[in-house]
Amino acid sequence: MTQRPTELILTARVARMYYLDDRSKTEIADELSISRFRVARLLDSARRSGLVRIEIDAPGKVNTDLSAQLQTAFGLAHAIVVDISDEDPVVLRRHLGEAAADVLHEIVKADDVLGLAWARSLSGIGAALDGFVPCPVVQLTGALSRPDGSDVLELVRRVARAGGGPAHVFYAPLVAADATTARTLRRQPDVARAAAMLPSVTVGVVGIGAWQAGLSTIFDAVEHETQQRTRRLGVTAEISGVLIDTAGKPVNAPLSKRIIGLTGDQLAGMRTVLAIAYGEEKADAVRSALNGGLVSGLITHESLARRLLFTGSDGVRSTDAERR
Amino acid sequence: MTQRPTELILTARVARMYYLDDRSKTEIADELSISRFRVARLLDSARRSGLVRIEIDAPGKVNTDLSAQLQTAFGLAHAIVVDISDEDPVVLRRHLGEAAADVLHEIVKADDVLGLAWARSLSGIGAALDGFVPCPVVQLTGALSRPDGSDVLELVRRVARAGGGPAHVFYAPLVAADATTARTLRRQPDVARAAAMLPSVTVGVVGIGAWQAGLSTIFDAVEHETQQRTRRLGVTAEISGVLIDTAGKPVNAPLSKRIIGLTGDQLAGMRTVLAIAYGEEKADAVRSALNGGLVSGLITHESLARRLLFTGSDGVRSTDAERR
DNA sequence: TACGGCCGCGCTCAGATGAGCGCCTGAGGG
DNA sequence: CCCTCAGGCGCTCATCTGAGCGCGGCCGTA
Repeated sequence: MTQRPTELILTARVARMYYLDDRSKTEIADELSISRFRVARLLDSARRSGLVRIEIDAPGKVNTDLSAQLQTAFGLAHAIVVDISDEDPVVLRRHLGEAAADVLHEIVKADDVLGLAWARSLSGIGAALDGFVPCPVVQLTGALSRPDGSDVLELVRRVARAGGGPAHVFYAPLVAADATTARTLRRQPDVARAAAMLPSVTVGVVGIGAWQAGLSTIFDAVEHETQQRTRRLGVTAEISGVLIDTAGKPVNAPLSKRIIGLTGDQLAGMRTVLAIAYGEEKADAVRSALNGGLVSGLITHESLARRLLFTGSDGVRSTDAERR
Repeated sequence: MTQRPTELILTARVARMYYLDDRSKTEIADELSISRFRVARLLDSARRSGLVRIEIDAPGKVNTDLSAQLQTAFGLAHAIVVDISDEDPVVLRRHLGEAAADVLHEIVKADDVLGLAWARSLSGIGAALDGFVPCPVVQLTGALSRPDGSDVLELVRRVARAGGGPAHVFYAPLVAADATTARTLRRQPDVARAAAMLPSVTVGVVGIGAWQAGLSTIFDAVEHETQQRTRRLGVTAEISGVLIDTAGKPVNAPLSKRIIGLTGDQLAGMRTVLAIAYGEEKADAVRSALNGGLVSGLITHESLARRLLFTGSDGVRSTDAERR
């Protein structure tokens, strides 16, 4: 190539005409008085020699490559990997929330019924939802009092207000002291009304927790004894209160009866379930949830995405090579 | 686009499949269960939005863009613009020489007859000519003694030796004292033999000079009186001793009779005439030479190329915009 | 000198592609 | 409530493009 400057220049010229000016090979061939086959071969060599470099790069904060890989690997309808370091959880949650809002904006239509479960990352969702469609918004789980004061009721109301649709909220905790209390709570009119909406929810937004301390709102909310007993039943993760095993299948544990919120069946009935998950430590839990098929979309960050893609379920790092 | 992350990811995915994996649009459409028209539209938007960036860049020392533009603008068969600063003339000449060698390597076949005129830039040509074809090499012009000691005879011999073909050299100066002396010199057997070869030369390498002090070997070699008289005849440049006017047409000046070398007709008879030119000040001279049609290829450097392309013949800078 | 292999070239033809068109749907305004 | 308009979608058909093939020139070998 270095030894054939005239050919090099011709190749570059052809490449410019083809790639930058969008001319057809036939046209280029006619203009340069060479055969279209030669044009094709010159373009081939231009690609092979690196004369033509093609880069695909999203300018924004989404890692499109990892997103697409997640989508393929787990058969997801939606997968968003935000290109943000996980060092600052506040910033991370805000970006995850914005990404979720963008996805909702894109996929929720006026005839949908949107269900929201509690997830801290969703607290930032409101801002990005200007001009949202006026669809009903339903609270999927009971509330948990949090030090920062924001709660799922506020979230549901905020989203509903953004679109102008009705908000269906209820006042009940996520986990009741025992099954009897839970039953009583479920009979409250507001809780019953919201529960009646659940089967008609078409799009749900949920969080994923691992069955470990600090990685699950539910886990942290129950007594040590219950934590252990539930784990012995095979529970390794939970999807907004729906306890699941490593295969991602719902587990009917005694604890389930104490939880005020959606059931596995209701989750399965939704057209779209968007899960928001962050924290590398949750990798196995997230993998379980994805494999179980209850979740059709994932919104997460780079390091967790890489763990999901490049580490086997045994926790051993497999090929970390990027595609190709 | 920022508001449609799922679409963005799909677009990026499609772009990767199309541009990086070389899959057909139909194939991508089938795999992603979308129509091929959607694939086409996604690719369009990827191009328009800048998600896909295509760069064409020669890794070497040749500016392919300017080269191609020169080729188009002046209808040249060959145009090489070396991407070297013109600050150091020694480095510049070496690179021009190498580029010329590369071009010769590419275009000279065994049944060609190669003619070389004196040009300092050609002194570096020998090194790059390993494995040259064994074709005859003919000296086109008389010699000029130069302080650095290299001369056209040595050049011709070196190139001939590189290919293993015969060298046709002669001992005579480029400019004789008067027409009579020149006639006598031309009758020397070696000069006559070389001259007899001239009509069969198929590829010639020449230099271009401007009819000004310091910009032409011939100009500097003759008396002031002759310089002026020749200029008054319309001569503004010379192609290895062939005096031309601004239109690039040969001028029959008295001085022509004193020059031992090729004639305009002989130049016109060559299939390919490669001119080597450097120095921005020669821009007008080079433009004349190119417009005259005697030269079919140009080997030069960036700044001169830009002057040729982006400055009108009146010397006024016109649009300096790069293409597109 | 004759021969076989190699390489670059351009042909054929089936499959891929682009331009233009009409349909449908959804948003906005009377 | 209906009407209109814009935008997204996929169809058709003419054109473009890719894969494979055979030809002819070049080179090394016998």
